Amino acid sequence: MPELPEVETVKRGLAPTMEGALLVRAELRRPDLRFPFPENFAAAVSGRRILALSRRAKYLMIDLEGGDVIIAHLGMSGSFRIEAGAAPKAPGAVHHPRGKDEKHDHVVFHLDGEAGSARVIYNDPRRFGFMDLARRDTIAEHAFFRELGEEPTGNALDSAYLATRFAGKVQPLKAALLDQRTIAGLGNIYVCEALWRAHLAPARPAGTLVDKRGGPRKPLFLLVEAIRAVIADAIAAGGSSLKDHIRADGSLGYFQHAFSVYDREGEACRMPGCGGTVARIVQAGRSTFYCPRCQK
DNA sequence: CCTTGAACCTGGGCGC
DNA sequence: TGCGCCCAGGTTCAAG
Repeated sequence: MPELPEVETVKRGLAPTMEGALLVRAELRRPDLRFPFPENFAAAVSGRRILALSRRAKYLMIDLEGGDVIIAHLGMSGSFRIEAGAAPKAPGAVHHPRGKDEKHDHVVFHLDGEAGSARVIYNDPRRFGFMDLARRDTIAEHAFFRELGEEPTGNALDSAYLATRFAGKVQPLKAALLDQRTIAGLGNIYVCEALWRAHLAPARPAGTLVDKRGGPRKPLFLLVEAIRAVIADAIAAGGSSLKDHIRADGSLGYFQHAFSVYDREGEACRMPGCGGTVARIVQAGRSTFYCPRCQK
């Protein structure tokens, strides 16, 4: 679930606790998530100081002293939480999961920081998330990052760039915007929301937003603005909290209350003066929510 | 190159 | 209460 705004929110929530702290020990409670952890993962990161947290697309990066970087992807149901103080159990005690939630605590980072000891716990019921190790100086060539497109924040994403990506494409806009090689970080929710804001139908071929010379047509300008705005609004709201996802401090993001179309099938379109009804269709195996009346 | 569909995994919600 | 089915924020792979 976590799309770009949720990962950004997680990063901001974890940074005050993690940056500058000593990562005393990484505790792996199982050998894999979606993929096996690297062989040397726990040993390589334990005893290292944490320099900084950052984000690229939907990936969280934890830079360590010495040049190693932990790369974490939250998949569909991953979340981090912080617990203050040392681990409550005696060293060597067998772990006995109590609640159904605790049994999905797969990774525990034991920290020693300025504010004392703390644990940062990664929980992921569906285990679609994954972690890897990379070197900072070659991270751009890492398979996760090599083909990623532009971030939808800042100025790199503009209509000229999208025009080059969309030119000649018959692929539906929905699929084109989900392609991480074009825009890095958009997911199902924010693509639906951005298309609604731009009054564009999700099934419309991406190439129809490009003119004969390969330049952006007017709707493409609107789409760029819509993407930037929805991402900025969602980050400002602390992301969306659906089902599994919560912020690192345990509080809930509240952007889901601002959804205009996502998960609103059968409800009234919120576009002023539209009067349409939100519909749900399936594209490439995933739900798309949109208003057939005002999205063309 | 394109597209769709299945796979990965668990849990929540709903109809019966 | 329970069973079976569908659905879920993502990514990757195989197949047509």
